[in-house]
Amino acid sequence: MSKVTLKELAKELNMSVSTVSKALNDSYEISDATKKRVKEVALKHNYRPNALAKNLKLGKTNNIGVIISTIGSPFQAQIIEALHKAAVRFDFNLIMMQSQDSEEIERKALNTLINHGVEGILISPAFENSNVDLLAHLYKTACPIVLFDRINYNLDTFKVGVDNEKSIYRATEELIKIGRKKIVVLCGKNIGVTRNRLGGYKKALADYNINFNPSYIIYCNYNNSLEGIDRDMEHKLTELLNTQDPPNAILGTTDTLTTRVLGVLSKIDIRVPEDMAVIGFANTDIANSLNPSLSTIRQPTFEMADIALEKLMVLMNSKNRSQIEVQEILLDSTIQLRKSTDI
Amino acid sequence: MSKVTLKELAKELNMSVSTVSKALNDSYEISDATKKRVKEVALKHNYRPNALAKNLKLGKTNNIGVIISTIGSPFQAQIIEALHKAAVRFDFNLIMMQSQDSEEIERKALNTLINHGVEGILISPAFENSNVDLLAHLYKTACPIVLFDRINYNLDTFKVGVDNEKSIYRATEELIKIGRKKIVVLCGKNIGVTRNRLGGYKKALADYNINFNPSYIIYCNYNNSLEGIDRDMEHKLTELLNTQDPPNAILGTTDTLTTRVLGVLSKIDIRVPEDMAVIGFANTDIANSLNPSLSTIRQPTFEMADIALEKLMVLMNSKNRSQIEVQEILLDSTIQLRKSTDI
DNA sequence: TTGTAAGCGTTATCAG
DNA sequence: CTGATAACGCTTACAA
Repeated sequence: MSKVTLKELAKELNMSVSTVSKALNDSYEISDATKKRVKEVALKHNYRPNALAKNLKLGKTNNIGVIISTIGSPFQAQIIEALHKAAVRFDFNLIMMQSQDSEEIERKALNTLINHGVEGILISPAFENSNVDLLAHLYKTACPIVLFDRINYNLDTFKVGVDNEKSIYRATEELIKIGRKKIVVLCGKNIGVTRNRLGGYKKALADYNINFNPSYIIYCNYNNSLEGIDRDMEHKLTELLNTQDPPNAILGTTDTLTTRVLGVLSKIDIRVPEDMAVIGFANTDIANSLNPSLSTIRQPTFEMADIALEKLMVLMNSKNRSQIEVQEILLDSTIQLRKSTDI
Repeated sequence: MSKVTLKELAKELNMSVSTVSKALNDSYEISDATKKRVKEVALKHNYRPNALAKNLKLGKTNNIGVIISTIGSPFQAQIIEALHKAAVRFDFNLIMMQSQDSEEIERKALNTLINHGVEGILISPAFENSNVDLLAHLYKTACPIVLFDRINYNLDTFKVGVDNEKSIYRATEELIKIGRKKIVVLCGKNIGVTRNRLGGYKKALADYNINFNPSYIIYCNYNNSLEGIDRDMEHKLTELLNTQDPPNAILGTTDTLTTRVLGVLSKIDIRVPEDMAVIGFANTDIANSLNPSLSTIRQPTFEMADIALEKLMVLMNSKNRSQIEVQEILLDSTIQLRKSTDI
């Protein structure tokens, strides 16, 4: 906390607090001479206005809250980086919370944010409709909320995400075109976007007259450590490979699953792409250096963050939130084909 | 911002503001019956105390600031994740700033944090002694500061980092042991830790009676895009490979450089590890899936974050900061040998 | 051009 | 056990 206050400056200057305040804020009411004197003394004492008092007075905190599942994943870290840059541009601070995919932790995070007076919340929910009642209530009573990334959520506000159905459709199509029709899909459990992503997959299969095989959908347990996910994938993939209809392609629906599966396949001696083509959602910059280089569906993180924040600003700046027509904004992802699908 | 205030609750309850306040805070002075009534009404109106007013009154914000260069790199994202978890444990909020390795942006970030009343700052400086005067001044006048990761910095406070000299010594030793003595070191420009890391490298060479070749130290321009770094590395490596004394090993001193160089080498048709062994600092979980799998020096991000925050708390909780004996805490990294050094 | 005073929403002191 | 009042540091009518 800063030490020297307006009052103390005023005493030293033999002026009133209000004069000092106005001088520092360059009020038109104050003479240049006074302003100069005041500013010199303020500088000398390294005066810093107490943001708390100022915000209390003005009724605003300049804080916005972000809730995301984990910061430490490349995809989410990119979003946070972009959100932060955007927030700074708008002169807002970012208070960051991670839900760790838990509704309980998410609830606490929301309460913390509200208690600390954030003026808006950006959230990528723990899972589909997690804390939906609370969020709806906060939206009405506390502050505007914008959903990003995980937008399969029953709240009537701006949602900014990726057109998952389309993305996965195109990835599936890509696999089909290179002759791989037995396509396993790796899904995270409880992840709201899964449904859309699966939709695109099924649609592509249907359009190309390929039967949908439900056993090709693998739900990976996401609450464990990375090693746990690896073991889970290994177990389930091995099982599938021993059936009469072993798959010849894998589609990953999350960053983690997509990158981890390469290691798993290598461990169980499945060659990529010869035995198994692999493509998946991933935003890591080193897909290029993966073994083999990984074909990826890349989500536009920066664009997503920018738009999400911009829409939040729209809501925050409007007096009549209910009058604003909210939209669901779906961004296009880009597919980058590399060695893992090159047969 | 929340709407209903103590005053309004008091009016509805026909009590005084202070009674309501005390009741909500479970003061011993208030009867259970009153507490019950008050709490019911508060709940009904979804009363949330205004953190601003409370903090202003109590003179504390419960915010701590973190400054880091970029959030979007795996290593730094891991630190932020860990710091955040630790902060939540201590019931503090994290306000996050990124300096983007710029002294100017860092300065602004510091001012923003101070203006918003953070009670402590954790910083991994933009570069060696960036804003050192400002930081020293803030430490005296505003709030405690703890340095982490980039701790080669002239400020007398707690510093929590990795024993870089030792780490790089061991990595260099590893390369020497597999017969690779012409070792290029990839350094980031302006990165404070570089000096220590180079120290370990030179010491290992000396201990094994190998001549130090200054041209093997490559400084990569870090301000550019990833592609810029790639081009820079490609250019400088190609040059070196065409000399009479082409290198046969590479040591990366940062996450980015280490992972990117694999792509660069593949582009200029240098085989790893046959032509060039590679090892480097990297905390990404997918080193295992890299092409080839990458031998890495892993820094203990979680431990570092925990200790940094703990030390900050020590400073924050003490009335006599000058009396506390500060330490420089050096954590050990772990070396994980994989294919890129397996010859 | 400058000063006085009220008030933002709390908590704390002290009196009843 | 409850209430009136001051105070935190700042901004802003309004008064001088």
